[in-house]
Amino acid sequence: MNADAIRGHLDGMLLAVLEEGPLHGYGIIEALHRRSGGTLDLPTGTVYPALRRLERAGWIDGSWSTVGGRKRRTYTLSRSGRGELARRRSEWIRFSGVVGSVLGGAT
Amino acid sequence: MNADAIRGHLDGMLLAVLEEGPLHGYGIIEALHRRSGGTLDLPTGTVYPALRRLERAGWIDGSWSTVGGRKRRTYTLSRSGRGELARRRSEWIRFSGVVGSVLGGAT
DNA sequence: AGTGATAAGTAGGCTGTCTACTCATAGGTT
DNA sequence: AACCTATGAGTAGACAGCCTACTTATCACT
Repeated sequence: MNADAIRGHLDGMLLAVLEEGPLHGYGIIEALHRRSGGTLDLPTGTVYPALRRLERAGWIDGSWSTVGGRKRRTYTLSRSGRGELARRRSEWIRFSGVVGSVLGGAT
Repeated sequence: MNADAIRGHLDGMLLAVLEEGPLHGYGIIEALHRRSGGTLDLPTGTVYPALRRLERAGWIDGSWSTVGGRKRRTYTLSRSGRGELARRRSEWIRFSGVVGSVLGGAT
């Protein structure tokens, strides 16, 4: 999975994972790995800054906690985050339709 | 259509357009516009450097000609370009499947 | 002379993802 | 005791593709 390909599509995926419930960064990386059938194995250097970006945008809320002696930052999808997720989903439909039709063969 | 979303997926679309036959840069931009139902309206500053990149990679061959007093650079899909296009197509299937399944709801 | 379409290109900026690293705790092995 | 792995979060800097804004050129039409 190429880095350029993912670009611009990660945010939506992060929001989608958080739609199922609050989760911390490390858990989100694992969830992405699981949900993608093992294809997505994103480095922390990609995901953590992305989560901070989403937080700054107000789409997710983060809070610190300590579990098993380790500090976690758990993120929750905000109301505006839900709106953003819906927007990203419709954008994806549009985008994938366009690329599919131009590329041919694929959906 | 966001710039980040397109990133990494343009090359494949360019190769796909050239699969139908040789075409010059300006014509390729129009073909993309037409094939995408008017959605893709890529600036020359994006497409021309991309075509040069594909040419350097050996996936397309370019040659100058003059039509109606105007100079054109017409590109042809090379043999290795066909292979690359096939690779891009299967990558797209994979990628869109992963994003779709993570994003949920879509495709 | 001016405008718009056709045709190609370059320079520089922006930004998201990546690599490579630091810091920290817990548990298990040697 | 020393080491390794997993868990957990983060930063700095590099890379690269797409963008905006610009230049150059020809032709047709007003």
